[in-house]
Amino acid sequence: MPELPVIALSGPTASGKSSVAVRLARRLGEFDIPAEVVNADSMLVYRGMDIGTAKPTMAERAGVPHHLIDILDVTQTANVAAFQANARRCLTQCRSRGVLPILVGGSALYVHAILDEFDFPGTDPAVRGALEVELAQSGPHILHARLAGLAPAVAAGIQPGNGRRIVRALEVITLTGSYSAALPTWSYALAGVVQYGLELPRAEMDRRIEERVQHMWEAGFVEEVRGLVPRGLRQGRTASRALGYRQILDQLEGQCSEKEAVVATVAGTKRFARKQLGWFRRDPRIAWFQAGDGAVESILSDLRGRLDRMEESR
RNA sequence: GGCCAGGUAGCUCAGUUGGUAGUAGCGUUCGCCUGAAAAGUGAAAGGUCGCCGGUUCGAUCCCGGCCCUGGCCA
Repeated sequence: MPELPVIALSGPTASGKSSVAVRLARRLGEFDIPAEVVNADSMLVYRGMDIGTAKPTMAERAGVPHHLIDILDVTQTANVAAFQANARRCLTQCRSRGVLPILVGGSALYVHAILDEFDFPGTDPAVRGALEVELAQSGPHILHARLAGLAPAVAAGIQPGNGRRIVRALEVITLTGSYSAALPTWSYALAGVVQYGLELPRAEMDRRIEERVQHMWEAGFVEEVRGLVPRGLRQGRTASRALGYRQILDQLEGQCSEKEAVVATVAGTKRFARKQLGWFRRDPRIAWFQAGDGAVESILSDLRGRLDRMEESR
């Protein structure tokens, strides 16, 4: 059986990834290449977080199976290592069933970890917990100084104010004796990966974000969050930090007005989109296409060219 | 129309007892990122200090006039 490729579709939030992915899958189906969507988004994994994550509805999925959506409760902490394993398993299973997987997501670290050689040293809740207590009590600089004593080169590569990275580095050193502060280079861990990206002008991107956030509120975003509070949203370490959810939780606590929550969500989402872009643009393997109605056909024709070349070289 | 307060970075504001201003917050741009990543974190750029005149070696700061904004009074 010829090996099926894995398509990875990236792009900033509100670039229309989900919609392009579904339409691409359906077009591939017309060529007798069954395709399914595999989520690589850190927030679509949460059950009940629908409006604020712009999770594609059943209607929008249009019969195309979607994987790794709604797999966690809001109280559960998401993490890259587990997601990496999950997603790789899912991709493998799709291909062994003769299905072409389309990995869609805006969480750049997740995509990178899934596609590339990327190993995560282990973790230990006790070690981690103790370090986090210390961070909260003493601040990052004290811990950074200790790190500098243990591993000067590692400390030099981490900013003294970055408590999160310092804690993780100390944890890994405690567990394994060493730590590498540099991200791995681009090197696929899987065969047949083809990466596409959706881009659009900044002004257009900002406009779409404003519109989208407005629609979320009109669709009952506040009610969704209110309903998730009794299910433990506030206790969820990752889920409670999601864009919009965090701001609405503040609003429900009386820390800001509804209008301020909207404004903060728009601002946060714009910042997020810029960070995503920065990350994806650095990946030289992504073929970029203009977001919009033409994207599906452009990607499709590019993909057919690649598949033909794969056939010939076989 | 009178009185008061204000006009300083894209926005919100510090400040300068007269020597061309702030490690400011947010925004923007660029960067870092290994078990929270929609998270965390660093750097840079950016100002004819409302306009016109006066005093002064020198004015964003003092004086006069004007324009604009907000409030109070008529």
